[in-house]
Amino acid sequence: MTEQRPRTRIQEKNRAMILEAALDVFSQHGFRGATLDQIAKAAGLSKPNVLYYFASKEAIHGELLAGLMDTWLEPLRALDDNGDPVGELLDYVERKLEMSRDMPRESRLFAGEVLQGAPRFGAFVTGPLKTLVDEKAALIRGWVEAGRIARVDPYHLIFAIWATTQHYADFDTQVRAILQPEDNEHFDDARVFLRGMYSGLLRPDGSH
Amino acid sequence: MTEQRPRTRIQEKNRAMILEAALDVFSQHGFRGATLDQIAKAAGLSKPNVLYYFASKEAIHGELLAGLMDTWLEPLRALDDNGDPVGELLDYVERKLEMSRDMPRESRLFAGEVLQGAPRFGAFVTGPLKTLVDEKAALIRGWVEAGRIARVDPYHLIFAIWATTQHYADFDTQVRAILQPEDNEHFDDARVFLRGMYSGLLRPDGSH
DNA sequence: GTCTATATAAGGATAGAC
DNA sequence: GTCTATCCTTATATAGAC
Repeated sequence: MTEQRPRTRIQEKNRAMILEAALDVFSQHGFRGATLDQIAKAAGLSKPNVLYYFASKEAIHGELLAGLMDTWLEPLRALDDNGDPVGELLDYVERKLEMSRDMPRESRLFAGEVLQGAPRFGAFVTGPLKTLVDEKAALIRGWVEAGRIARVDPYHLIFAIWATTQHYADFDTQVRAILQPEDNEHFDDARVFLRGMYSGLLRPDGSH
Repeated sequence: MTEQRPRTRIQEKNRAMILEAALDVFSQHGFRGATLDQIAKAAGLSKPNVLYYFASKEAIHGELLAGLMDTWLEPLRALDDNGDPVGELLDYVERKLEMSRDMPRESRLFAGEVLQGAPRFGAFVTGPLKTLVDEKAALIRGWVEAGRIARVDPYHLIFAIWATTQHYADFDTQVRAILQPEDNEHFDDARVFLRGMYSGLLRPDGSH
């Protein structure tokens, strides 16, 4: 449980600074690889002072994950039954790719957790995430059966979208080593590539 | 440098047991998260005995990575200029998917390294891996220009293939939480899905 | 609220008996 | 070659002064 005791502005500011620093450190080194020294230094505080705001290293990590869950589910949640199916799914791809560009640390934080078997947020994966995926897979299946998109397996489609978009955040080091982009212009190429791939895949039979 | 002094059969057997155990532990917990105690226990040896065979924790990890590099590059290396382009690329997808099914620990070991910025094998990524990717991207570009496959960006195609196939190993926990497969039958569905997606993507214009 | 100093534990590595 | 015992560093967390 997060403490609900009221906090002053300076408290909130310090907590936010610690969480920001912790996102940096945890996403780069993983939970075990991160140290409180690194987090404290990145936050510009002493180690005991960090522990004045959070009960433990585990507590910082947990609060980070908890705070990001909604953000993480939001693009899939936005998939709308009333929109144009192909357009909705292409928008989803685009939104996920933007998140890889704009929130790569968050992506790597989640990726590291899942990679290790989700020891600290298995409940999120088997709970809210699975529930939402099941719901949206049913929606996609409905589009398939109505002939509004091509015949694809909804679950593997969702996995493919996750994989191809998150790849640019999670494997950023590798992508940059190979493409050697200035700034982030490779995200534009990725966008074009993925739009082409998924629009071809999803286009219902005979519509081209 | 690896010692080149000759080793007895029992030495080779113990080294192999340690590496096998270390692959288990490193792939699940990452370099920092893994402990020599865990590796020793999994190998059925005492901790000092493990260090009799390997100079350090780092040495075990390094030898694991080094020993897997060739295996990891092999499928892409097999992409053959003389074969049918679409068939060659679909075979590559299939081979990579099989590796995710049959060597998930190896996939997660590499994924964990890249996720953390490849601190211990950046040289592999910027060296042999990049060289091979550049070479095969040129090959694919040739196929595009000859009109033998559809117009796609070779690099982003390779990234997409990596992402969509390795996802089933690296995010195994998440995939299983959502699909709840008996055994590994979801790999068959993934195979069908990915074959469909990539054959549609790669088919040259007007060939269907 | 913030710091210095420190308690305590975990983990990598070594010494030395067998 | 293999083990027990131990060294020593690192890292989480706490005590207590200010």
